[in-house]
Amino acid sequence: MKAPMSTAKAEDTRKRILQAALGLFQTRGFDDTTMREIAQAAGVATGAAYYYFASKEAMVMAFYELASREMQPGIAEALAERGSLEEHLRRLIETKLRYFEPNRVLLGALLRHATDPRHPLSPFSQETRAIREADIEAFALALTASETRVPKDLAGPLPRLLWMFQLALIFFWITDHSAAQVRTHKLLERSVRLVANLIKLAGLPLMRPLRKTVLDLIEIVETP
Amino acid sequence: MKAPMSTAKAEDTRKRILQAALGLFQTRGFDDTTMREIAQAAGVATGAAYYYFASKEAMVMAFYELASREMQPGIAEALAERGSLEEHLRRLIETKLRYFEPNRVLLGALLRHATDPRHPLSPFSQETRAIREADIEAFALALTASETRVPKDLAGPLPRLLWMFQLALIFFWITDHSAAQVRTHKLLERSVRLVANLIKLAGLPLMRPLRKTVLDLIEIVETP
DNA sequence: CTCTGTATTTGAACATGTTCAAAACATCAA
DNA sequence: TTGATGTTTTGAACATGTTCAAATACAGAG
Repeated sequence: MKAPMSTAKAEDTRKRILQAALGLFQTRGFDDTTMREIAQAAGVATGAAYYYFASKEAMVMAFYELASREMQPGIAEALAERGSLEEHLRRLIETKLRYFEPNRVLLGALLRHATDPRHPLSPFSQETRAIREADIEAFALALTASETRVPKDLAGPLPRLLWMFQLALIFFWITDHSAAQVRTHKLLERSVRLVANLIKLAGLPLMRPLRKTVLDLIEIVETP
Repeated sequence: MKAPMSTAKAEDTRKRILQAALGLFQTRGFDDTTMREIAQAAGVATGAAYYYFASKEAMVMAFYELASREMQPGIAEALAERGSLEEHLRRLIETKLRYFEPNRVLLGALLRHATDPRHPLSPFSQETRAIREADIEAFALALTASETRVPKDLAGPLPRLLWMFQLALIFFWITDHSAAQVRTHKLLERSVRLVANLIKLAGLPLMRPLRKTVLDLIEIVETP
């Protein structure tokens, strides 16, 4: 039931509701914010929220979509400079974390359903496909921008693999309670270096059997 | 609010409630089963369920604990025979899947909160620690039983790593809609072989730098 | 047996995400 | 302006997980 937002006024109402929701989520947390509070803060009736958003969680999704769109220029910029794959990956992921930073904890509410690909809000769902593919494209760009030599057979799945690597990092980040999430940033730095090195290694003739094995596994996982 | 179950009658009531719940979960699914239905099926008032179980999900947890205890002999048996690490791992994980099979989908309800280590039902939570450690112990046993040569520095974290590998497989299994979950079994077979081979490779002198790097990452992740 | 305190059980009340029928509003053709 | 038609808004009603004060059952002391 995506809202049609034909008129400017409707669009405005939608924005007001979303803004009220995000504000409350940030100050009181996702779970402790009620739909009635959101509606009241936006100056509308409870039901209005459901005219524009399918559910409470869909509001977090709307935030995610918004943020994803907004950070596109930042990402393009991060990938524009020359540099190694390691640098590109680190800049790409750091850019994302920076954008999400004010709503770090909130993201956890979204990723609750990560493990169920049937759930509309799962990062693996049909519904989030468009945004996911755009995301993966950024990693493909990081590869070409850094002029990394990638074995032919690995080139196809690699962007998606990097995206999943990033997703894992984001998971860690969300529940990282260290000050300023230093643990995540340390992990990011080291793991990105490892990943970049592994990709280089993967091209060695010696590595061919291992690479084939891994690709075999990937195919099992990705073939529906 | 763990129930004290001092008397045999209370114990019986608890059992009846749990049985009613699991029966309904299996036929109607977790989400479509209401607490009122469960209470009614158990011949008890709605509130009684909460006297014995902290929440609806805690019932799934109770099932998990029960199953874990019941499968101990089966696991011991699977690890008793001689065999390679690959064989031991495969048997160990297959044994678990077999035990969980009738409630495969139900497990999904438990693992919903996997990504939040603060949630009591997360496999990483304080509350599930005892059962998790016992689980990990089984993998330590698989290593010793197969007389696998493991580098000193890897020996400590390895059982936990294998446990996480298994957890990932279980996740895949839960949402595997292929007939009889053939995809999971294929994946299990191949990935276990890969893992066993990687452990062998990890001991080579050539691999020392890579191993150190990985151990470094693990330490960042595991140090709270 | 009766009394007393504890364990168990009850069912109504509560909180909150969600649905829905009706009302209010907007647009535009005649 | 008026009526028709579609869009937006309302607020009560609903479903369901959970809490809680009160009622009941029960074990053991005297």
